[in-house]
Amino acid sequence: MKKTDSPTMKDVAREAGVALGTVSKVINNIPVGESYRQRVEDAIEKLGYHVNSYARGLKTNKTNCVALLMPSLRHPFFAILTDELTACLMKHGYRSLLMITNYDPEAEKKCLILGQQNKVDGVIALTYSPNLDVDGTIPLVTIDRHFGSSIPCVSSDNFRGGEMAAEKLVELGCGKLLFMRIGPRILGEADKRSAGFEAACRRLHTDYEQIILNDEDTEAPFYTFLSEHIHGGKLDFDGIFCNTDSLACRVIAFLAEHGVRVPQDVQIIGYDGLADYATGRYPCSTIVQPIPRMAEEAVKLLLDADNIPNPVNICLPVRYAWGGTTLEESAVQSIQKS
Amino acid sequence: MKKTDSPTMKDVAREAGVALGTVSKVINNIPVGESYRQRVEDAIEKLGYHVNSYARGLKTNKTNCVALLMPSLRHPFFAILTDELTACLMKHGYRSLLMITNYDPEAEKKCLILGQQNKVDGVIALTYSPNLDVDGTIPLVTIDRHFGSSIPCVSSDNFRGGEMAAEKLVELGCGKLLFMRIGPRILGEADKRSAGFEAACRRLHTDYEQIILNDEDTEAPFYTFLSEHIHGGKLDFDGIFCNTDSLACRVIAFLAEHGVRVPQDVQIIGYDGLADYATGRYPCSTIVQPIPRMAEEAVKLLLDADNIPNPVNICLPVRYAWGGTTLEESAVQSIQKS
DNA sequence: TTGTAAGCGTTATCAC
DNA sequence: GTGATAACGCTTACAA
Repeated sequence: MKKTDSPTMKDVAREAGVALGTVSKVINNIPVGESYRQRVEDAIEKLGYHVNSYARGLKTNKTNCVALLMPSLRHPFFAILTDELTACLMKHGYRSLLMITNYDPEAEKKCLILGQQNKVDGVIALTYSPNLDVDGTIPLVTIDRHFGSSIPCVSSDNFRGGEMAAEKLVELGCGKLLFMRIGPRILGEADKRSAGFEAACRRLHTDYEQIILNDEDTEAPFYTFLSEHIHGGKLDFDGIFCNTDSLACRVIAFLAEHGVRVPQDVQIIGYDGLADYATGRYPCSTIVQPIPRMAEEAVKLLLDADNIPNPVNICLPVRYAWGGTTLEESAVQSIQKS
Repeated sequence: MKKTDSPTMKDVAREAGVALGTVSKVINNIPVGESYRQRVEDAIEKLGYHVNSYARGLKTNKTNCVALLMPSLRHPFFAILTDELTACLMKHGYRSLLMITNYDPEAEKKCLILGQQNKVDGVIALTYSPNLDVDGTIPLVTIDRHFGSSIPCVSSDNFRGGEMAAEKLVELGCGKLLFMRIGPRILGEADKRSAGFEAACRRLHTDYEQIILNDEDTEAPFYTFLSEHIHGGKLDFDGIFCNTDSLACRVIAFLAEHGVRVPQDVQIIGYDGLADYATGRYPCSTIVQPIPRMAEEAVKLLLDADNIPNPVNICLPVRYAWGGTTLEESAVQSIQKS
């Protein structure tokens, strides 16, 4: 992997017949005599010169590089978030150093150190460490994980999302609800979905149950639970809220195999709002996270850190979207038609 | 976005009461007196020191950083490929600079320049430029796009994949095949899918048609074509090969809406082999690309560039996988059962 | 084996 | 407005 070494500012200066400082000024858009500027630009063109951002970074202590800590890109939520973050950073003149941690707290720590070595200007992290020890030496913004008041966090309005799901199910005629959750053991912002759901159920005087699992568990208990609540092809619940679309899909598949019809027998709402890449359709009725805005706010928070008085928690509004697993008016019609 | 500046080697040297060079040696694992090593390590620990890879890169002309040029992360193929590439690079001690080009040749050029400025040690690119002008100053490996003999390219065995699809359909009893393709106007490795499909059809004396569109077109002509070939709920073709799973999914949805049953009336095979993130199932019967191996080979090719005599095209074996849209024995049984 | 000093490609501070 | 020159933090001869 050899690199033929590229021309330096010195080469450009020699080629243009000017001093080093002049070249630097041209590059940094600092006023300089027009004839000089022209000569320098010609020389740059001729030699195919590019600034060495390492040398520059060394001098300026600014790298225009932000580390992105993601658990994985196999899940479309992370992939799309990373896509948006990178686009956003690029727009602001920053590049993304991508670090995949595979949900491993050790790897997260290592990546954070790598970021520090690399003198990134900041870190945007979606982590699974209970207590990522950030020494405060580098600006950090987290997503969906609140690390205490000193670190800003961006998330969708999970509480409201949970409320919306419950409200919607009740509005569509459900009277006996179920909340299903599987996720990391450590509690993140996403766990407010459950709290919001509960709050709404209480407020609406609606019966509900919750079944909660951790990532280390298998999902088997879910299916045992569901089986025990199916009697003669009828489920004891008429509305289910799953904490992710992904879980909702699996639950739907399970119910289909057991003769329970969705949405006729039971209506289901998920959370995430990730459209299928092929068809562009939501895999289920869902609470949609505003991923582009989340990316935007995270970047803004990171780059403006100096101007923001107190670290903030930014909680972005979600919306409900129909995805075929609930009985909206329009859906009812099309089902009746067929 | 302020960074309290971090300790330097000089600080460590002072703290440990040794010379600068000694600290450097400890860090680079160059033999040094045990007592010195200990003192230095203690000082590093105490100060929370990290090497500044910018300073190091400036000196060594090596950054341990590779640029990844991707069109997008919204498509799971790119997302998973990026995931694998990053993991692979990390394992070799390299970090990934992620650049998203949005399929825009201009952006691709700009990103390549950014990569050069950033003095990355190499670039792995999946591009849509007809002629990315790489000045050869930086090692480049492409994926799915062959830029001439001087640039190594990694791809799945698209030709063989096309053959396999045709062979499989014929083996499963199809006699009138259709190949559907939509993709970038410029021809890449992926277009060998069509050639392989044709070759196999000819060899097997099987009737086939092809319908080819470019990304700039809408897919409307596909559906017009299909409509014209549906007579009384029967399609004129009994086997379809789509150049991506994504297209296959849309075709399947269209056929379903028009009363053509898959796989009973027509069997369909796609290409990519991307399992659904929620259920882990293939969205259709498919030719599976070996994404992990593609990543691995691309990284190896890039890092070993010096030791590889001639730039090579690496063509990795694909495999067929059943995904519910073809009539395998086992599938036939389960359909008859129901 | 340890310490010293030059230099990597920039930027920034000065005299000019 | 222009051109030397000293840093930035590190590696690496080379001298001690």
